[in-house]
Parts: sequence; structure tokens; C-alpha cells
Amino acid sequence: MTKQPRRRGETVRRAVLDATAAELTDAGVEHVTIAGVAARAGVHETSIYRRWVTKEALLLETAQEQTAGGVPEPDTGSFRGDLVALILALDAFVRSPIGGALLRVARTTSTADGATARETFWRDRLRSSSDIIDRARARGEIRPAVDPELLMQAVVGSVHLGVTFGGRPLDRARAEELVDLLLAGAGMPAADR
Amino acid sequence: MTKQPRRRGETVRRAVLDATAAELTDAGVEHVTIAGVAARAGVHETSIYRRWVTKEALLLETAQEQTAGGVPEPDTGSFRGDLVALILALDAFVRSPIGGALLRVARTTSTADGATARETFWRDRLRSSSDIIDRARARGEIRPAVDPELLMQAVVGSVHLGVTFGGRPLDRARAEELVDLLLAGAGMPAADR
DNA sequence: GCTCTATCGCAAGTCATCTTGCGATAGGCC
DNA sequence: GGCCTATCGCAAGATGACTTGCGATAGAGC
Repeated sequence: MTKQPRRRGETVRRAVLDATAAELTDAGVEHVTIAGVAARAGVHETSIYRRWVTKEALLLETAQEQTAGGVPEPDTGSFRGDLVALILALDAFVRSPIGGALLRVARTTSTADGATARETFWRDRLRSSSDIIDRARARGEIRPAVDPELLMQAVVGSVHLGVTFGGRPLDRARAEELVDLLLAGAGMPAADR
Repeated sequence: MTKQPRRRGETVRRAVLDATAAELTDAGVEHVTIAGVAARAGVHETSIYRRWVTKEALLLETAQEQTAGGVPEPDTGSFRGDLVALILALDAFVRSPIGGALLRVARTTSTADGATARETFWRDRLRSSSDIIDRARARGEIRPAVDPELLMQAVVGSVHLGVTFGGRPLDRARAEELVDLLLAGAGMPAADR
């Protein structure tokens, strides 16, 4: 039953989180060290180790905070336009230092801590995209039978995979091609179903 | 210009690679230590450090060797069946210790070494799936305009994302749902195009 | 069979993450 | 304003990745 004293703690927390974000964009994910963060934040290393279970946890929390409202929810007037915009924004974000850190940690972490965190992130992302789908459905642009979660899994998954293995960033033409494929499907138009 | 002496080297290499694979399946990715591998292989730590640039490189090479022919190329007679089988096999593989190590390293590594390795892996995966697409195209099951690489990016990406963020393994019903979505598309059947 | 070189074993050391025990202090509570 | 407790600073240490210099030896070439 902690009676929330915490003024001191909150100051440290903010300083460390800000310092981590700065180090992240300055040096990149793989060159961030606890010692460096501690020095920049004007805080002792031990204070960091005591507050965050592991380095990954610190990176995760930092990335999540920076992400809140990071990827915008486009509203272009058409489902196709929304998806293209979402894909381009997501691709750019995932290639940024913050986004890269988030993805890397989400994949790496195996602690319960990290598991819940990545579930939260994913849920947020789904919720933000559910608006896009709701509007599309209202406009009659998608088949009602389509599972929104599955569709978004395909959309976001394509982007993630492209970043993980592909290398080169998405340009608008490629993004449109991807969206058109997901909208029209790979199979033949009518028959055989 | 090394005149390939290497009998001694090859023995060590095999022992270390086998020991790494064993440790990987025994303890999981995050509990593999160089010291442990060295002990199991009956080799000094230094020999490992001298041969492999980094721990990730060792894991990568081990995973790649184990993967060769790891994910099968299904031939069920229909495109839909092939895709469902591929997705289920891929999901299982990516959740295995070896597959997990491969994915983790592919995402983590930022060295040129790792970059080429993951490109190779991805190219292999694409090539293996291109047969599926070729057969489907011959049967007239897919629209000719579809870019095979993009389609596979969506298929494989969905699986990867599901593993990274989702948590629970794919069952057959969910896999079929995903394939049907990719085949039929999310958009309305005819009009508005 | 002998030389000769690349590879292995060994020892000592660096660096970063993470732990633990202890004393100091900031700030909430009365 | 004084007590009291949670948090911070500090020091010392454990562990694992990775490096380096040196001596020993296996095995290829003659």
C-alpha cells in the first residue's frame, strides 16, 4: 500500500526517459548504454537499474511514450487513400530510431513485462485503424464479412516484413500497389468460389 | 590467398555449430552463452570468438544451416490449399527455437554480415513460394497482374506480425480465414473500380 | 620424415549489463 | 518544524561478450 510520495521519483523518471529518447535518436538503438543515459540525465546508474527491470524495458517505455500519437490516423475520404497514407506513415515510423527501437524490443523481449507492453501497443494500433475501417464500412467500401483485425494484420505485417527483410523504403507507387492487391485480392474476380 | 588447410578448422566448426543448435533448442535463444556452447562443443571460447565475429553471427549461421529445407514447399493441388499449408508451416517454424533465433537475429543484427544473411534468407523464401504461384497461375487461379513478391510479402508478413505481437499460434480455421481474405480481397466484389 | 604456417588453447584484461548492501536525504505527514 | 520512510547516491562485485598476446601443435607441402 504505497501512499504515492513520488515527487522525487517522477523527476528522475522524466529525466531518464527524455535522456533515453535523446540518446536513441543521437546514437541509434545499438549504441545506447545505461551509463550514457545516466550521465545525460544527471542520475546515477543504479537509479535506472532499480526502476527499470532491464535495458529493454527502459527502451520499450521510452519508445511507447514517444509513439503515443506518433503514427497519425489519416482521413482522406476513401478507404484506399486512408490505407495508402497509413502504410506510408507506418513505414516511415518503423524506420525511425524510435520506431526501430520499439520493433526491436518488441521482438527481443520475452519477459511478461515486454509481452503485455507489446500487446498494448498492438491493441492501440488496431483501435486507431478500426476508425478507418468503420468509415469504410459506412461508405460501403469493404465487404462486411471481412475481419478488421485480420485485414490490419496483413496491412501492417506487409510493412513490417518489408522493413525487416526488404531494406528499401516504400514509395507511393509501391504502397498503392500493395493496397490495391489487398482490396481486390489475388484470386480471380468472380467464378470458382 | 589461403591454400585451404582447414581439416582442423572444419572439425571445430561442425562441433560448435551442432553445439549451438543443441543449446538453442535446450535453453532457448536468450539463455545461450558462448561459454556454454564452448563447453558442449569441447572447444575453447577463444576459438569461437575468433571464427565468428559476434554471437549473433554464430546464431545466424546455425539457424540458417538448420533452416535449409526446414520449411517445406506444399503442393496440395490448389492455390488455397498451398497457401494454408505454407502459412501453418511458417507459423510453426517461426515459433520454434531455431526459427525464433533466426527472426530475432535478422531483426537485431545491423552489421553488413547480418544484412546479407537476411536478404539471402528472404530470397530463398520467395523462391520457394514462387513455385506455388507459378502453379496457381498455370491453373488460372490468380489474376495475372498480381505481383508475386507483394503477395508473399502480405502472406508472410501476416504470419510474422502475428507471432511478434499476437502471441497465440495460428489454427487452421484462422489460417483459412486469412488466405480467403487475401484471395478475395477486402473491397467490394465488382463495381466502383 | 621434416619444415612451416595456420589454427587452437590458455591467460589476462576490457567493457557493459545488472545486483546488493549501506548511508544520506528529500519530502509527505503530523 | 520534527519525525519517518521511500528513494537516491555510492561502492563493490558478479556475469557474460569480446579482445589480445603468446606458446603449442596439427597437418599440408616438399
